[in-house]
Amino acid sequence: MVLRRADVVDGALELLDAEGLDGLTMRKLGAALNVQGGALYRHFPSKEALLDAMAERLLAGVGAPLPAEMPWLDQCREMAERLRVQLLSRRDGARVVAGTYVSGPNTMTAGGRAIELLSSVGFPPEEAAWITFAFFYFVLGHTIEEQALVRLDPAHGWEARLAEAQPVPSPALASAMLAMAKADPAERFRYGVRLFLAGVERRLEELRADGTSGV
Amino acid sequence: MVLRRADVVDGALELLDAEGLDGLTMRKLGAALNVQGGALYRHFPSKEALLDAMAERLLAGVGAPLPAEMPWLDQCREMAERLRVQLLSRRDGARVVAGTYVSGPNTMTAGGRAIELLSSVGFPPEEAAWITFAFFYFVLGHTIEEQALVRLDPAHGWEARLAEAQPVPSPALASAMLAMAKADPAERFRYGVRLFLAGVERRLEELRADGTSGV
DNA sequence: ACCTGAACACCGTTCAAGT
DNA sequence: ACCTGAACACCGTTCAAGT
Repeated sequence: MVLRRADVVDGALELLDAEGLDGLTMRKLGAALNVQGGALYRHFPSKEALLDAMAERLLAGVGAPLPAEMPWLDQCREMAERLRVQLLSRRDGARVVAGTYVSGPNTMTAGGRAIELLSSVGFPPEEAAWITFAFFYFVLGHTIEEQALVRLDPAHGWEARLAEAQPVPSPALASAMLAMAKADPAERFRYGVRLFLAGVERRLEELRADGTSGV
Repeated sequence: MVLRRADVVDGALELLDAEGLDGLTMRKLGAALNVQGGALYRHFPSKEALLDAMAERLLAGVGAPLPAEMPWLDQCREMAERLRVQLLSRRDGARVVAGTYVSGPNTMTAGGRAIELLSSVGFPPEEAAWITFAFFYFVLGHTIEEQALVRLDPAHGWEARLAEAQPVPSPALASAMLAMAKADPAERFRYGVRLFLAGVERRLEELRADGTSGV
């Protein structure tokens, strides 16, 4: 029973769920696949390359075609939702993706889909790319924090840290941050997406106003 | 010449510049401070605690008072600028901060300042906190990528990865991503900030429209 | 109180040798 | 071609013992 590249990635994602990113080691992964740690270097030149492949796998489906009849802002929301779901699908998934860059087909397809979508409604391709990446940063940052908060001792989580804070925060600040810690992360995410897309919409109106006289 | 907590943080930030986050080890830091690696555990309970203190130090000044006569949107921009500058002030600074949570006075002051600013123009405190964090995620994601790109071989950087991409990206996508890689990161950052703040502004108008009849 | 020296339990990675 | 076994050069962390 030979070990294929894809089997290694499968096993690594399983182990990621079990141990977290910090506990994911080549030796443990080898053991999970009934192989010595060093044997994995027949399939990947380094642990980093394996993590890249894991990140690629995590982004599967994010760039899948969107319903053409859907309004473009909803299509943007849908892509954001998909990306978040995929990043959260594995423990520390967001951190895994954050450590890698461009490369694989899933990543390219997803990025391409977003740039294409924004271009189709009137953004110059370059600006579409800027928007796509800015948006990606928000989603990544949000999901990294989401996954970090899950691992904090729920009782001794954010409330305790706030209580220990120096200087003592104002009551208004304290209650704002507490409310934030208690809020549903999915709702907070959707709020951020809405905010960002409102800015995108406004920018498009601006572009169209400039364009009507110029073109 | 005793070693103080602050001296360890100073040395760690120096070493961070020299070695990067991955090269920052307790043994090397000890050597830089003319001490055994293990001795550092008299000052910090763990490497993680040291990294937290480094993150705290990096955020110094971000929450400093803003000119009262400055329009609030410019104050928001100014805080974003400050945060970016601080994160970029040390090699891998953004990644250091991304690995930590709340806690210290600089962090609290900065967060408090932003929430206070947004509250003062009419956002409910809780919503102000949501906006602050969403914005923080974008800045962090952007600066992490900025610092990662600096370290990529400039010649074999993004262009080469794009050329190797599977499936081959459309010419439009390829040129969009190439233009993006060549663009001034500071300009791209300001663009993202503007986009986000346009959304914030629109949301505030919405709130005020609701409020006039309700209150 | 602060540091040394040495150890413990790990890492990622390499490589001759096996099958 | 793929894997084993063992090694190399490291890690973070602990702790008796020194000063």
